[in-house]
Amino acid sequence: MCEFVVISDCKLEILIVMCSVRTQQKERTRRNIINAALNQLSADKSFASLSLREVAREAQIAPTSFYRHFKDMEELGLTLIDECGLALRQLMRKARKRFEQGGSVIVTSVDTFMEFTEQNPNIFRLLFHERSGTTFALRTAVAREIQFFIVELSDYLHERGFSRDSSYAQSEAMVAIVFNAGAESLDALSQQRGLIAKRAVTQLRYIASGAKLQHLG
Amino acid sequence: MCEFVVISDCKLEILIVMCSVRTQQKERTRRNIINAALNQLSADKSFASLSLREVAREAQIAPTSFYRHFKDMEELGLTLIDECGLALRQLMRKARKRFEQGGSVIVTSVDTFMEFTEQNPNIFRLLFHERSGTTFALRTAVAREIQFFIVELSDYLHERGFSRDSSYAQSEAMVAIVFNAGAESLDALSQQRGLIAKRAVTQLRYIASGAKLQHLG
DNA sequence: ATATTTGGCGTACAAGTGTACGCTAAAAAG
DNA sequence: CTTTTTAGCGTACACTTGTACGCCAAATAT
Repeated sequence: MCEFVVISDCKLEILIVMCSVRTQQKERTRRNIINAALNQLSADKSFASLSLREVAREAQIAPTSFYRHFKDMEELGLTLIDECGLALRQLMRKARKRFEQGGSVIVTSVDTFMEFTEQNPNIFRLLFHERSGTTFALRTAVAREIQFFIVELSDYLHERGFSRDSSYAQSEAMVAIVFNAGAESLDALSQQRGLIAKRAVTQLRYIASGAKLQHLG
Repeated sequence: MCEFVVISDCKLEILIVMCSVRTQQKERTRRNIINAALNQLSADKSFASLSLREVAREAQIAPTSFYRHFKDMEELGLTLIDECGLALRQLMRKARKRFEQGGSVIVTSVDTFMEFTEQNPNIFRLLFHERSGTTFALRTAVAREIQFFIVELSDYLHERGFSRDSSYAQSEAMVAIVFNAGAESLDALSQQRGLIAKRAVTQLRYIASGAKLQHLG
């Protein structure tokens, strides 16, 4: 067992632990499991319909070895949601950079988001589906990820003079609409996607100008 | 086998068919199956996680008898969605009557909808969850039910001077927000439900006044 | 050098699944 | 009355699932 001998050696110790053959290998098959799970998600296969054995099979380990990494499928699910949430947040940071160098905030954000759902449909599906899933822990985890968006946007609006309540109401509505558009585009033909995005922009503009009218005169 | 002897006897014939002992009994167990399925839906059990055998057990029939009524679980699912959609549409007709005799359209609609989700959480869950489910046919069926709402509301707005595009964008956004609020309230404490409804009203007002500002001057 | 920890495997089991097949009794048709 | 139709049942089968248990070999600790 590894243990920390001296506090000042902390970083070194961690480094050693990370590089140890065992930990490295363990991390690798952990990733295999995660990737196997993500890989099996599709329009016809939700996380709830994955089985431990299927995942293990694709990860090239024995079913029972799964337990060396996750307590059960729920724990794997939480991990997946964390990862997907992170990916989504990174994306929105990218959007922020994009529109800070000019262009419409709304258009840029919608486009960025729609690009994401188009390129990572299964990740988006996971979040969207488990939001109304049958496992409380997963629902909560997804809600938390979405909350990140709402709060971030809400802060942005608050800085621009809206009250906290109004900022939150606007943000929540906007996020709901963007997610709705994303979901809609999943089953849509690629020709219709542009239309969906355009409509989402219109809808966000309604909210923005409606809120402005009511709260900033 | 029943058959129609003369065209003019059509209605009578149908009446006879409906009252025949067999058809009556068949209809009864069909309802048992449907009710059994609805009964098993809960926060922890989605339609996708129901099994044919479980449903049959609760409906008090042998597993194989299920096939006398539905080709498979998917067909049962479609039936459930039809029923739930119908219930929801009836509800909104009630809302219409309510606000035609005075009161805010938005507040009345939101309140009616939130009442519904509170009193029939499982019906709402079914629609909401299968909207992003793994069965294309079910997703489509739910989308169609939601479309009813959007189109109805859209017509209402079109009559009031908005262009077709603007009406549709507004309606879609409003429905998305109301559904979002409904979903949010499912896991919320009953104390928070009022707040959620109030926020939804605010959000709908933003859309309404934003659209008005941009399209009606 | 010796002892311990641990990631991974194979076996085994009980429980559940969908559904094919053939039978029966009662209702409907002739 | 006789024949046909059919809702429902019981049996049976081939799968799949989660997971308990014990073993092994290699990495790590002592």
